Amino acid sequence: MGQWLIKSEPGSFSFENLLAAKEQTTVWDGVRNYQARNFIRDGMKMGDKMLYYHSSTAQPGVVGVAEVASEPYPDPTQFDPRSRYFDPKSTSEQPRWFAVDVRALEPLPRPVSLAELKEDSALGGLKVTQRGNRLSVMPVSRAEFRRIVRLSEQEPGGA
DNA sequence: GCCAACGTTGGC
DNA sequence: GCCAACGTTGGC
Repeated sequence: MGQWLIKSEPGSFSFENLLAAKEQTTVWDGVRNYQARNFIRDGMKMGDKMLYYHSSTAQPGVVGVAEVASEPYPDPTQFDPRSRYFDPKSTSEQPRWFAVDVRALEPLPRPVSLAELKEDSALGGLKVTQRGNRLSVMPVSRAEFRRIVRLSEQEPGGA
């Protein structure tokens, strides 16, 4: 089973929005970066766990756990001329962009802030804290995933 | 709002 | 294929 971190701006679609969605599930569409596309198309499997990260907000950090709730499939918005994600170069025979369904599982006991992710020595390899990283979807290791959940079960900055 | 970092585009 | 221009991301 794989583990992932996905970013969302809470002003657009927060973890709370996902929890409130029908069956706590939404289509994770609109990814328009090739590297992130490859992670979705070639890496994601139903049941993979995801850390839900809030970006572009006053308190950036990981706020919840979700799971991949479908196999990857062509992102429908690429075929919709009215969508902001419309891609005229994409065809149903050769779709360029992929989506998965994402289901919220649980909020973390408390958010784990970006500052904490940066400070934690066990998380030095985490892509989200690396300079200039702008991927909205990235893999995390099993150990990293567990560590972040573990941090959320502890007091901030605590043992 | 600012700005650094990065991906994409398009002229050549 | 190079590279400058441009748009976007995202922390601060």
